[in-house]
Amino acid sequence: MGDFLKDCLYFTTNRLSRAITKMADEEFAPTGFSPMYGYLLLLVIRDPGSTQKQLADQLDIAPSTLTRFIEKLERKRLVIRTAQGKSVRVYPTENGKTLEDEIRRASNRLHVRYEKILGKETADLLSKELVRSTDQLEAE
Amino acid sequence: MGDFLKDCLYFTTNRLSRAITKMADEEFAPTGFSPMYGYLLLLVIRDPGSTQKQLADQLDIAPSTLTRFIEKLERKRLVIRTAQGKSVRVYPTENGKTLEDEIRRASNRLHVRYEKILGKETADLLSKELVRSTDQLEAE
DNA sequence: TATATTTAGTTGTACATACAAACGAATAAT
DNA sequence: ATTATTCGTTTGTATGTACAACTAAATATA
Repeated sequence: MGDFLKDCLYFTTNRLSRAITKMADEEFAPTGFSPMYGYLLLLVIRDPGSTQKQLADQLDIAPSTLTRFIEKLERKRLVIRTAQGKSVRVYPTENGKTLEDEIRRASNRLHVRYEKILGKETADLLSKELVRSTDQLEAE
Repeated sequence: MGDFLKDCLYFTTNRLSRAITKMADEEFAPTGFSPMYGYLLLLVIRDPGSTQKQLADQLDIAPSTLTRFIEKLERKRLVIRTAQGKSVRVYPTENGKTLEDEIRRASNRLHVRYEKILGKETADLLSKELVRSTDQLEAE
């Protein structure tokens, strides 16, 4: 029978997810929000005027989830929304832009930290493997 | 700069987690509960009398999370708890035991499904890689 | 033996995330 | 042109998960 947990991709993936999320939360703590919000803000800063659909696609999260994230960033005055037909375009505020550096630093700290443990090569390879597998699972 | 998302293990891991969790939820739907509850029940059936600490360690989740899971299984009359000093031992009920087969079938369906997409070899290797990396990150 | 520390579990609270249903705008079909 | 369909977004609701603070039991230390 073996250990049905360690053989199950559902379990092993979620286990890694919990570990790396914990680490990411710690490194992003100084920014005042969690990693997903950080990355979302970076996306908006890089491509001002993205629609919510585009953002949700890039982050690979459900539209409703993105709505919630954007709402929160808007409440904190880090982004603004403008309706455009059925779409909604999102732009960073000046306030939001000033956070870019701090978020990048948090992201760098996170990378350095896990690369030190796993090795840079291994970490890069693993990430690539995860992207490839997810792409396949989602194409299905 | 590259794509900061696909290079970030935090992001790529959580992305896979969302994909595989969705798949697992679908396959476990006929059992009436979600994959984690299924696996937890299998653990309890395999090792009746495990303490909550042992179960939380095996599932690699926070003790508080396990408390919540067990509470729910208990409300559904699938397990019972007996206090033993400061520990709590968990046993499956007869009701719980009858579910074992159905959970195993769900688990098998999940495995077959993702192995068909990724290839059995690749899937096994990936799972091993995830276990190894998580072990390293947690040893830290 | 009395006190301090560690350990297991619980409770309150919070957050990321999803799905389903609803809604309005855009596009296609008749 | 009217109707039907698709598409992007929002809202209600639910779940998995965690942390911090707490309680109670066990162990170690004084």
